[in-house]
Amino acid sequence: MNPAGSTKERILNAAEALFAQRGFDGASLRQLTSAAGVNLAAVNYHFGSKDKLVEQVFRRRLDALNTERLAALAKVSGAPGTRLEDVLAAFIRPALELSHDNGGSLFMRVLARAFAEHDDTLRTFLSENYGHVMRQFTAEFARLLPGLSKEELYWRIDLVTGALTLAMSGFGMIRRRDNVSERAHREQTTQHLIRFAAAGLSAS
Amino acid sequence: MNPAGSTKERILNAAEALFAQRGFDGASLRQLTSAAGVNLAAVNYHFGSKDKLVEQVFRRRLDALNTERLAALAKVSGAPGTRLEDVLAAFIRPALELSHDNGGSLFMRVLARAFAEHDDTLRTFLSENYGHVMRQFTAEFARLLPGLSKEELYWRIDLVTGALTLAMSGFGMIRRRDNVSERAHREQTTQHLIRFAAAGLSAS
DNA sequence: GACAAGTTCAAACGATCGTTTGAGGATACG
DNA sequence: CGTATCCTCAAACGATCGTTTGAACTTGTC
Repeated sequence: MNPAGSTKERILNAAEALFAQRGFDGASLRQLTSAAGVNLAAVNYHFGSKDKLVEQVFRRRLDALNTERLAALAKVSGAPGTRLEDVLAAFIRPALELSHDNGGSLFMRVLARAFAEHDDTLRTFLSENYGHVMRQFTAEFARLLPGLSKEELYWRIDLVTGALTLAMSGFGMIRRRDNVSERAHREQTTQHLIRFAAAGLSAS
Repeated sequence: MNPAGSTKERILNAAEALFAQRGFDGASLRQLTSAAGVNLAAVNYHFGSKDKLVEQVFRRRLDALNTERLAALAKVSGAPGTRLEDVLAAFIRPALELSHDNGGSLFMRVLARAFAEHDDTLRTFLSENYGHVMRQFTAEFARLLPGLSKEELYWRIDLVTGALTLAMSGFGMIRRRDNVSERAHREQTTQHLIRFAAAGLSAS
C-alpha cells in the first residue's frame, strides 16, 4: 500500500489540508489529487463528486469529535455539583485533542471557514447531522444559567461557540516556546478558553 | 446615470453582496457584472483585475470604518475615568452603524470571511493598511487591564475581536420583532456585545 | 491459467473562469 | 462640424474547472 494509507484516506487528508488553506472553491481536484499522489479520476470514483468529498471530510472528523463531546458532557450533565467550566471543558477539550492527535488542527480551520461562510447548504447539513449535540449543550447551559432569558442565552452561546471555533482553528499555528510540551501547552490553552467563555456566558 | 450610481459604485455594491454570499473565488465576474447590470469588461476597465476589485471592496468600507473607530477611541482614550466598556463601544458601535447605513452588513460578512480564511495575502494587506488601528486599541486595553500579562492580553484581544467580527457579520440577518425599531435593536445588540466582550477580557 | 471484480490510469469532454481586444457610442471642447 | 477622451459593448482568447470514458492493471477465486 502507498505511503500514508489507502487512496480514500490519502484523498481525505489532502482535501482537509487544501480546503483549510484555499477553501472549498479555491482548492481544485487537480491540486488535491496531485498532493495526495493519486489519479485525478480517483475522487469521482471513490466519492462520486467533489461535493460528496466535502461532506465526507466533515463526517470523518465530526462523528468522532461529537461523540467525544457528548461522552464528556454526559459525565457532568445534570449533576448537582457541576460547574459551568466543566460543561465548557466537555466542549473544548475534545476539539483541542483532535488538533493534537493528527492533522486535525487543519480540520478546525475547515470548520471555522464553514462557520463564517453562512453557506445554507453547509449549515443545513451540519444542523441536520450534528444539531442534537448543540441542543444538549444548550440545555445544560440553560440549567446552569437560570438567570438568563432564552433569547439572551442563545445569543451568548452563539457568540461563544463562534469565538471558540475561531480560536481553536488558530491553535496549532501558534508557535509555542520549545521548553513547553505539547501536552502542557494544550492544557494551558484549554484553561484560557474555558475562563474566557465562562466569563462571557455568565456576564452580569 | 443608471439606477444606483456610477458603474464603479454598482460594481462595488454587487461585488460586496456576492463576495459575502459566495466568497471571493465562488463569485464569478459574470455573475457579478450581470447582477450590477454592467458589461463584463467593465471590471477590468475600472479596476484592472478581480484581485484589485477585492482590494477596493475592502478599502471603501474599512477606510470609513476605521476612521470612525479611531475618532471614537480618541474621545475616551487616556482619560482617567474611562471604562473598558467605553473602549469596546468605540470598536463595536461604528461597525454596527455601518451595517445600518447601507448594505454594509454584507461587508461585515466579507470581513468575517477574511478573518476565518487565514489567507496570507489578505492578512498582510489588512495588517499593513489597518494594523495601526488595532495597535491603538490594544494599547488602551493594556492600560485598562494592567493585571494581564502581554501574552494573555493579546490572546484575549484576538478572541474578542474574532468573536465580535463574527457576531457583527450575523447582525442584519437576525429577524427582529417588528415593534422594535432598527435603532433600538442596534443599540440593544451593541450593549449585549459590549457586556460579553468586557466580561471575557477582564475574566479573573 | 482463466475469469471476475475492484481499482488506477491517461486522455478527453463541455462548461466556465479571468482577461483582452477592437470596434463603436457618448460626451465635452474647439 | 471635427476631434479627442472616456466609456461600453459583443466577441473571442487561453487556461482551468469538475466530470466521464474506456482501456490497462491488480487482486482474489476456482
